[in-house]
Amino acid sequence: MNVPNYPCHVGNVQQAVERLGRTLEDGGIPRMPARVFAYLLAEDRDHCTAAELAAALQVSPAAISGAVRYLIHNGLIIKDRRPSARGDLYRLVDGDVWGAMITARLPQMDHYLESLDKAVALLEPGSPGRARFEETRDCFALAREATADLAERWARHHDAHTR
Amino acid sequence: MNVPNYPCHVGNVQQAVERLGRTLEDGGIPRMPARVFAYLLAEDRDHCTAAELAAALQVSPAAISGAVRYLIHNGLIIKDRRPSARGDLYRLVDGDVWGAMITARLPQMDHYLESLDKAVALLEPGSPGRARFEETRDCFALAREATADLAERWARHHDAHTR
DNA sequence: CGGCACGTTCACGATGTCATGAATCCGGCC
DNA sequence: GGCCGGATTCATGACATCGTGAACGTGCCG
Repeated sequence: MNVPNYPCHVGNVQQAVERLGRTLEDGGIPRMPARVFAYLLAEDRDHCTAAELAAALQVSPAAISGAVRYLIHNGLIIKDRRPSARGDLYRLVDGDVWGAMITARLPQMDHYLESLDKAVALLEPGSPGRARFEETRDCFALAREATADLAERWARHHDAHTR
Repeated sequence: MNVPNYPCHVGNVQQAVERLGRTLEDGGIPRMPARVFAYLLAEDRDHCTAAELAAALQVSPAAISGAVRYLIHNGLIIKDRRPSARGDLYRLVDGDVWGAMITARLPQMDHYLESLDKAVALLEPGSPGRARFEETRDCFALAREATADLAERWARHHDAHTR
């Protein structure tokens, strides 16, 4: 039913991976890490070798190397260096991946808030410009709170669904 | 007290603008539009010409042209083409800029959700991979809700402060 | 009506990012 | 101990992005 030699029949999995990959890209994650992460999410087996990832995503092993370094550094995946095996295994971090991702945003937003506070302090008190900057800072502060709320809500949702 | 010929004494305003500019950049807004927007926020006068922006931000008029096109297209600023004057005026959009910005994210997140639903549908029902994708979609759904809540909370905050 | 200032557009050049391919390194295996 | 598959690193090249400079178009002034 499908031409037997091109990425249309290789599996719905690929399509799903590319979909999530593009979404994560829009969220700021570089292309290749996003694809690797999406693939690990979609793959039924809970661990993959670098070679499997390279084959599945149609890229060179070098690209995988860079991508997994990014993902490990950001605490999204884990390298299981099992003894007595040629290939290292990569798998998703245990527990609540998305919760960790949300929580990781909080200190970042704190940094933004700190920077905006300094920016406000640089402006003439009482001036319209300063008022607008204060408004901006307040908005970011509220956004931070919203993110904290999301983290809590997601934690509850996650607990409820993982029993 | 400061060397009289370099961007350290030109004014605290510049520093504040660059600070907010970098923050907005991290939020996904391209560099130049971010700087222009930050400057319009910080500037006490409520409108600027393109030439003024170019001078203040130390860039060519061409760069300003591209930046304002981006900002106008995204509904953040307005071009006041006043009759009988050499220069067009740019100013912030009326009312609640940040509220508009937050609200603008909602349809975008709806798009993501829609895409993730399709991705889930592509995966084998009952498989671990599909379960993880469903979890992902649920997380995005909660994030969307959190954004909607933020929009509402900010609207209240904004109303309260602008009387 | 001629000049002029302002804004816009286009092609060029610089910059940074990213995936590739080749060389290197590390570890099991015969 | 010597191969060999797998993974990592580095330098090259492609690609996209972005700001500049020069040319064009436009609308006020003198």
